[in-house]
Amino acid sequence: MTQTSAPAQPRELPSSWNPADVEAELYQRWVAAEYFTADAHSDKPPFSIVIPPPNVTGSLHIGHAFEHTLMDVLTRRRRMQGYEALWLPGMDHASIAVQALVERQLREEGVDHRELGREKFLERVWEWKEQHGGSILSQMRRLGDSVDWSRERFTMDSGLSRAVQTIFKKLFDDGLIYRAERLVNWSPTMRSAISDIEVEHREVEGELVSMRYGSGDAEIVVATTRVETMLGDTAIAVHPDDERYRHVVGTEVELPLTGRSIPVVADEHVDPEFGTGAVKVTPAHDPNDFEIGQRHDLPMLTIMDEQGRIARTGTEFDGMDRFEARVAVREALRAEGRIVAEKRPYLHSVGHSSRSKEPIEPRLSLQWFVKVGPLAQAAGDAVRDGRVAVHPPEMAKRYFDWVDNLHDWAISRQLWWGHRIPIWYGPNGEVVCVGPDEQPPSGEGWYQDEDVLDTWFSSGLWPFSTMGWPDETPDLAKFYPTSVLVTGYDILFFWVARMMMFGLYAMDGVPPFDVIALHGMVRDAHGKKMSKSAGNTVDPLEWMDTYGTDALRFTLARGANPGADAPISEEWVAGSRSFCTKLFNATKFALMNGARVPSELPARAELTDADRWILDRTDQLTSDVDELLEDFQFAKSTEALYHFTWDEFCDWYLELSKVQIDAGGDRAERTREVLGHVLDVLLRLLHPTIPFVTETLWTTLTGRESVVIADWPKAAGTSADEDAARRVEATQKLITEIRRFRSDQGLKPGQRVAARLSGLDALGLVEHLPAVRSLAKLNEPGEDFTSSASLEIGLVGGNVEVELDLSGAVDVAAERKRLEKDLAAARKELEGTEKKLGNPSFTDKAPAEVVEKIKVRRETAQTDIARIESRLAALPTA
RNA sequence: GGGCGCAUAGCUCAGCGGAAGAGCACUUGCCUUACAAGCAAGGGGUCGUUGGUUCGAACCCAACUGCGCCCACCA
Repeated sequence: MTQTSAPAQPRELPSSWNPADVEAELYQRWVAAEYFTADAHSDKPPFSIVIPPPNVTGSLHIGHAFEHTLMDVLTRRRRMQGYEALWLPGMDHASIAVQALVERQLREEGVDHRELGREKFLERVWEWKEQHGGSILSQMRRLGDSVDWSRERFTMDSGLSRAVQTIFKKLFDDGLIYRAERLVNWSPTMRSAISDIEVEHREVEGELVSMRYGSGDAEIVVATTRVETMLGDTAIAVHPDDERYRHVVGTEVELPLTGRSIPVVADEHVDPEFGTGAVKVTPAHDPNDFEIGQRHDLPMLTIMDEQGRIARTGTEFDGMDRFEARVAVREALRAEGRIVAEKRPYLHSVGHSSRSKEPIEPRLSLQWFVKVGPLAQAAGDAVRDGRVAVHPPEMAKRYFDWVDNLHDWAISRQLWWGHRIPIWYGPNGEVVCVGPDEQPPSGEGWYQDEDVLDTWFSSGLWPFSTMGWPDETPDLAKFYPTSVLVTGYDILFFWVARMMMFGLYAMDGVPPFDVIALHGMVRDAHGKKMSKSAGNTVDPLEWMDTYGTDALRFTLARGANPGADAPISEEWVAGSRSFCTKLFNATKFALMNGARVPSELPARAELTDADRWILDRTDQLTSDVDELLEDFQFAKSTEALYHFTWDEFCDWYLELSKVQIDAGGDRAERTREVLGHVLDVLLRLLHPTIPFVTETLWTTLTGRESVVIADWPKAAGTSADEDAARRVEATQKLITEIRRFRSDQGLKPGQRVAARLSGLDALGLVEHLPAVRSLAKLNEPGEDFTSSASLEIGLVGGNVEVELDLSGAVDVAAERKRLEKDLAAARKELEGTEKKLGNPSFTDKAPAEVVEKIKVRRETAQTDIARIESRLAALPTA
């Protein structure tokens, strides 16, 4: 048990913390040491996390940094806990956004990509991918996230396209994929169909034009916001019960400008209250009209080409852009005297493409669909019956609302970049779905479908395709279903629901994750959405350069309340850097004073109150952090670590330890061990959040290889020494009160004052006298001590009197002010407690322990008042 | 049009039935031998409004007001 008396060797730390100096080197060291590499044959428990395909269309987005930080906190902790942690990294190459970007690039070069041809175009995309995909990955690695990038998978040329083919074939064979002529959301600039969720509805100022169809008796007024679509009208619809129109149902009216006649039909869909109660029907260009058209077997006239130009109407408008035609048709109708009313501006909601931002045009076309009914049912049930937990649980409702009301999913896209639809058409109308290991039919007249699949079709396979599915790989056996999906609530519909549907379908009913942990969006300092147009976006790389990666990670983790948005600002990142610096300096101090990590903690009997208190607090912190992280409460666990480190460890224990170390001998040795132990635990707890600074400090403190592979701390679970805690808290209050008095009296913080303290005995605080003297800058009373001021501090169980030799006049006014403030507070407290206790229904009905607590508070208030009043009375009058 | 969420200190947010909290910002004094990216002390809130439930409400309920967000095929 005897410790060597030789002073511990101070180990080397840089003189100050400069993250930029060490981050890259540390990260390379971790990768080289293969700390992040999962070994699928080990017998450690699996922990797998689904990492979203990064958006390669830009640089590292703050949202990605956020998500990666949270995932990495979870993963690093699990790894320290002895799990075999696996991330599923990869790049999804089937992105509409990439196609759009390259198209734009080509346009800027004056090249129409359609003329370039498919092959050349794809070459350009690959080129682009290689440049930008690589740069975003290297940017992501700067976050220090513990991803095994050697498992990175690409979708276009490796396992994933087999996966896509496999699932497509399976769905096709099960009759869950069908081809149909339907009205789809069409993007004229992209010349492609887009899915419902890629449509954003926005209020716009349009026009509502009422016009007269027919002539004479058969005259009907209809209204529209899209006049040009009248060229494609094939009917007028009225409500079957509408008396006004009963006589015209079944007749035909003349459609202006076209020379065609169209029937009047009766349909329940029409709202007789709206407008004139008559509706023009354009089945090929409006979803409602499409349904009316189907019900009444109306012709479906497509009057626009794929770029949104009027076409094949045989009118003068052919070739005009849809917006141009809107005006031209309106004016032509006006010339015929058919415009009866115009409302402008007319505010209404119009669907816009979320990618290309222009108004979408409903367009009739032949597309492939997934019949989502049974898939969505299963996806909903998996959450409903608890096999998959949504966190926070409130968010589950949002998921159900969507999954339970899903339309069939249009999956074909008229783009070149993406997974081709594995369908071949034969010369005699054959339609063949080709599976992954099958040869596509060849020969005269056979050709593959030109379309590619929706991005989310392949992304939906992520949780298992990245593990090698459809092959039966060891990864799949071990890591599926994944432990947790960490993602934003904004992507619940796009991605999460798709992964659920496909996971359940492809993996024999086993859902793809155990937990869906949802986070919010990163907002700016005022809670506003970040957007390029608002100009409030931030560059995480810039912040990492200025403040360090740890500072960014800490800030992001600290803002992450489950499911809630996380505001972030540069100031807060600066604050996090301060925290890292503080931690660095605290460790530097400890090392300078010979802190070391003991193989075993000293016996409790050999420890001071302060030692026991900080050890108990450390234990409590450990279990708090554990509990919070299990619950994805990143903000709270980070906050707990912050306050422990700064307010308890640095502000109190380090200061108290100085006194103990000054005492020398065994006391000093024990203190060094406690310091070492607490720091060891604290650095390990902080490591998942701030890996770089903790690695630097921990390896220096312990001399061991890396905190990445250190054990996650376990709470000892021994009951805390409450008496020690009480005495430490009393000491803290004593010191704070003396400091307050000194501050009010205008004493310089560094000025030492002779003082005599009495009353410590009765409270068992004698042991703490040196600490009080040190922290409150009080000297021993000398022989010439004259008490010129005194204060009495009320503590639990008694008072302590402090007499000070100020060798000068006391600022009576300041002291009076201070005491009066305290008195007012105590009186208010007394009033409140007496009021409560005077209420019989309170004393009768409230729980006994609550009543007891109030009684104690009343007594404390009473003694405080008495004490302060006598103090005030004793003050010399001014 | 439907649904959901939020209103607490100047700002951003915790707290969600028994003494109003944090960070930043603010005031004052300090370059005290780990740290000025710091230390010490301090000021600041009828917890959106109005009712209700309760011995007790920031917290539960209702209505209202003001903001967000998501979904939606009303010409």
